[in-house]
Amino acid sequence: MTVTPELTARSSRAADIVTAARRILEDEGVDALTMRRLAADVGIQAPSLYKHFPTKRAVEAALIEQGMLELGKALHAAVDSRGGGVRRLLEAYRQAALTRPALYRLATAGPLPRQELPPGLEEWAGQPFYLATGDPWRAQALFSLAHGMVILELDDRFPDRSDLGRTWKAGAAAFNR
Amino acid sequence: MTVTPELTARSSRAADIVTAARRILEDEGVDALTMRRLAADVGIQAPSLYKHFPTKRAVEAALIEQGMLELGKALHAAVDSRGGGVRRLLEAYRQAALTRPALYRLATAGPLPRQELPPGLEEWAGQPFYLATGDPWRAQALFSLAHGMVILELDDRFPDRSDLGRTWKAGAAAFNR
DNA sequence: TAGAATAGCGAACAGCGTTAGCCAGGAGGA
DNA sequence: TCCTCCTGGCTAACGCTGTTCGCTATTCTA
Repeated sequence: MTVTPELTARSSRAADIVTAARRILEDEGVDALTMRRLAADVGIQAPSLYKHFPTKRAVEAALIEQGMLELGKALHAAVDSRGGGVRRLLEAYRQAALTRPALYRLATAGPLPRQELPPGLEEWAGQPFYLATGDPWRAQALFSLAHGMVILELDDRFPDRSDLGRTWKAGAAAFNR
Repeated sequence: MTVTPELTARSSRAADIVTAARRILEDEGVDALTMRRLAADVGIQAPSLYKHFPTKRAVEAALIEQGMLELGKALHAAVDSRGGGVRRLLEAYRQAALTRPALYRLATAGPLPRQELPPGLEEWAGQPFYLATGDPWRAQALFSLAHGMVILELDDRFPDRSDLGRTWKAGAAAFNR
């Protein structure tokens, strides 16, 4: 049993930057998150951001860390509240992702900057899938299903947006032994 | 039973551009596909591309069309060659995606420019999932599983890259009634 | 043969991430 | 008290991106 990871400690200025970045990301989407815009929200000039973060990617890594931590907490809560429950786990996954779509996409789409993330965070966030299936390969497959459904929903790839609840139910049913 | 869609007809110059774009995309990845680079490969200047395509997105839409058509063909072939076969379908999906990773990602990640795509193409490409499951919701869930596994594999999100075959088997097993 | 459409071109614009060089203020030590 | 060094700002600028503008040469049509 791994212990809940903690957020990386940062100087107050750096913390301000991450907070502002998150607000921009969630309120206006990933395209709005530019270094100049971020700097303006903090009240400085863009080049000054580089006194606190080496690259834009490093700022994003801080956001990814937040996203994975929060998603992981939601999943652990769903599974801890009395074992198994594939259905429960999927519901928690979907809800956590859809309430912060831009953050979810940033944290799960594209390659991970693993070096800039706290070690163990990724594994800890994925653990609930193992707890719900009891098998590492079924766990990975279930995670794939969850991510696939969420990302396709976020990207509006399903023909009828109306009945996605039934799609999720069908997915959960497939993984109920 | 829908009929196989055909590629949108284009002027020879436009076809040259799409061909060059595809070569750049597959050989050097999505970041290498810039309008200046594309123009250079065709032997013209970047602004001249806009005599043939209104935006870069339109060039990408032409590539997406190719990607969906080829993926669809592979899936239909896997299902037609004697019914059902969730396992067969997933294997065909994985292989088609991994042999053209950049094209697959372009065609399936992010929102679709549906207006610039031939009507019916998307539905036709997804049909094999219905043929393999016999149920629209199970079909969508199975598609989600396939896409999730592929995109996570492409993005190197799984801890152990070694045994992904077992993950795919576990996924197929879950959907074998 | 005149006119229009086509498809090239170079110059330029705004926005992006990022680098370089400069400078004010504060902290620590002699 | 003075000197030095570090921190965190600043402006200017670079190279890149997609894209627009205005011009021109060729080709097709009436």
